[in-house]
Amino acid sequence: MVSDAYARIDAVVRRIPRGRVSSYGEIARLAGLPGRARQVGYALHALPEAEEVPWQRVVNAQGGISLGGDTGLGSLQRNMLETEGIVFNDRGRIDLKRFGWRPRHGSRRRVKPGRPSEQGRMRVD
DNA sequence: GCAATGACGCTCT
DNA sequence: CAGAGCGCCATTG
Repeated sequence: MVSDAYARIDAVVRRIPRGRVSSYGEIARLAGLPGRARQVGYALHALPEAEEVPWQRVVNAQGGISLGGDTGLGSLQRNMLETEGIVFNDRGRIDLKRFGWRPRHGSRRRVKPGRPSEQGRMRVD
């Protein structure tokens, strides 16, 4: 692997069960890279074809496919998702309320106690 | 090393 | 609900 971030992204994407989808931002967060959704896209783009990573289950936060049409990957992704049972709207978007993968609530967290960087951060609603 | 790019996300209009 | 604008930051030329 070229970088550790790719490995984490790869690991998270592999967790997505069949028939479910997740978003880049979600993947980034689960991978320990909050706010780096674009890097998730880059990572998947750089994935070798031989890898058995279900990259097709990763869509944007709106439940739509972001790929361009050049390589036809968009059509391929949609096709594969439909094969898995995913249903697209009339606008070509997935209802994340139904197919969005949500990790377990009590899932283990990657928060490390030795790093106060994330600690002093609170919302001031 | 700087500038442009991009499989994104959130907010405002 | 949809489109436009801005922020984000690793990768690439």
